[in-house]
Amino acid sequence: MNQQIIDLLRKIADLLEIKGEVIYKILAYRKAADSLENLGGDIREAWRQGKLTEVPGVGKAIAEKIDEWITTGRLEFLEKLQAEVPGSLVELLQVTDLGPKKAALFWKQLGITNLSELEAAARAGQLRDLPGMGEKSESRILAGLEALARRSDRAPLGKAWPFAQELLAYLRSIPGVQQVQIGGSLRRMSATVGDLDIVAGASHSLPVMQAFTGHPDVVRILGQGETKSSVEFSHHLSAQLWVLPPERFGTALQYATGSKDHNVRLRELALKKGLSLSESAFQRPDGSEILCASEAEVYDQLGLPFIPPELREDRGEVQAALAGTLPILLELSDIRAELHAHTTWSDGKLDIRQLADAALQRGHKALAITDHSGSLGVAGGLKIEDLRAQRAEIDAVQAQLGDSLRLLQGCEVEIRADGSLDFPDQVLASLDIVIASLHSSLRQERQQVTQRLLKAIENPHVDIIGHPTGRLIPNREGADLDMEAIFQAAAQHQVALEINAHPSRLDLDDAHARRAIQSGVSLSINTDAHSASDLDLLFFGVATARRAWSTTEDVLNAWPVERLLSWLESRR
DNA sequence: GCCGTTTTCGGCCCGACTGTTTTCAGTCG
Repeated sequence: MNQQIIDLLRKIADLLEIKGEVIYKILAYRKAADSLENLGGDIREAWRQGKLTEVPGVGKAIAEKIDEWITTGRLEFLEKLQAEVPGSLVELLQVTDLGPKKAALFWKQLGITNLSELEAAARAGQLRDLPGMGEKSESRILAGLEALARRSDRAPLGKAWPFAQELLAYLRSIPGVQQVQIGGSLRRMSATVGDLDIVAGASHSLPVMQAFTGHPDVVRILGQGETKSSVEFSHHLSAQLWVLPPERFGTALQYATGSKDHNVRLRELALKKGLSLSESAFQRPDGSEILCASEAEVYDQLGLPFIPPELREDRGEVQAALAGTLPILLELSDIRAELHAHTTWSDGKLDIRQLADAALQRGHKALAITDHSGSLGVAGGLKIEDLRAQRAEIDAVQAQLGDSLRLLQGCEVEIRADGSLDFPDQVLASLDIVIASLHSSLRQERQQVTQRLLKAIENPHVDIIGHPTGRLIPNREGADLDMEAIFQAAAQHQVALEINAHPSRLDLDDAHARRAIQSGVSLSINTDAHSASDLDLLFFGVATARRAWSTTEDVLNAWPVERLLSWLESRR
């Protein structure tokens, strides 16, 4: 439902833009869509309470349209608009170098309304003779169409991150490069990344640009200039590089990190101080410049404390910075326990001792062994009778480890299709910690799947709900859950919700995690490790929690271990 | 279409790159 409304507003914006409507009306629809997306809550719920106009960027007109659409399933405004501008024209905007003006041109001059008609016209050489077009523009559009056809959408964080590290090392090795930093959505640690934005500080840009566009994995140079170049790599990731003099590195990095909306906020703030802010400098009305070599100087100039990149989504961080109420964000080093990990007792690769050693190496003070319960056959789930033998092994390893690491016997118990749990209550009661998770029947109706999860939350033996929505990036959307109901129940029963740190899950996502915190729910950031190296994925989970404005207080396994253990004991 | 510590009307962020142009329009981030 949320996504449908957001898509609806974006479609209106696109069509208005092709129609040639004043840009600010278009921006208003996009801003409202962004704002609703960042809400993290249920739009229908806000609508039911008559609070739509309290959402920033949603005023009377857009609220009425949302109301009409929810109430009737239709929107007269959009229908009228589509009578003027074919709805399928928005497809064209996905093509690189093709914006609303050209889409309108192709439609009005050649009657093109969709991608296949566009491709036919481009191949027939019909585009080059249009005003403002030429042979190069035509072939760029063809290239854009081909790129679209093989596009793998946004790259998951887990794929973009390691490649970016390699690229940074490559750029650092270029003579004359004084600083290099990743920016963009990757620095903000968004779950998926469109392309890589990189900023380098160097006195002479040309050699850096040549090295960048000459990288061995580059298959296509999309643009090349003195301060900015962009390329496409063989594995379909694109990257752009800004090169500025080191004394301008701060403004450039701030700019390239975004988000766009965050940058707009900063520029508004700069204007109020009589300054104009760009990627190269602050500028006074008389034209003189204020240079910033570091990003901290940019924020300082605006009278703001440094805002961590993960917060820069225009979700209230600038207002909070002005008010001095930015949260002290959780750090990776704050996590003291791994509470979700698998061993050879189910589908893990390591035995209990090996996993314990791996956890110790990473500085953990506690480790929960949480193998799958029996009904998850594919994962070799434990039978009830296995639990006693597993407990004996855990006790033996604990004796070897002494006080260095506290082991907990737990399990990841399956929430069955009817909402009952895989193990009976007296078995769950014998365990130190219980995670309940959905793995199957994720396609159930909203009402049914929500009830399933609520039933698990209400079970007094359940401590944590694992990867609550079951989403898999990029292929599977999560279950259609009433998240607000989940948050309320979790808060009431003091059940923690997991941020599963695996980059293909990141579940809860950032927006949901923030709503959870606001609802008084505790989080648990877990890697769901099946091997030693999986334990290092914690980093991505912490980043997601930081995007949710999470402090150590919000996260169970960032508490001192004694507090965590007594919390668990108090629930047994 | 939205919004208010210069405003309830008149604003709404800034610059680089490219291609088609004889100074600029379109697109992108």
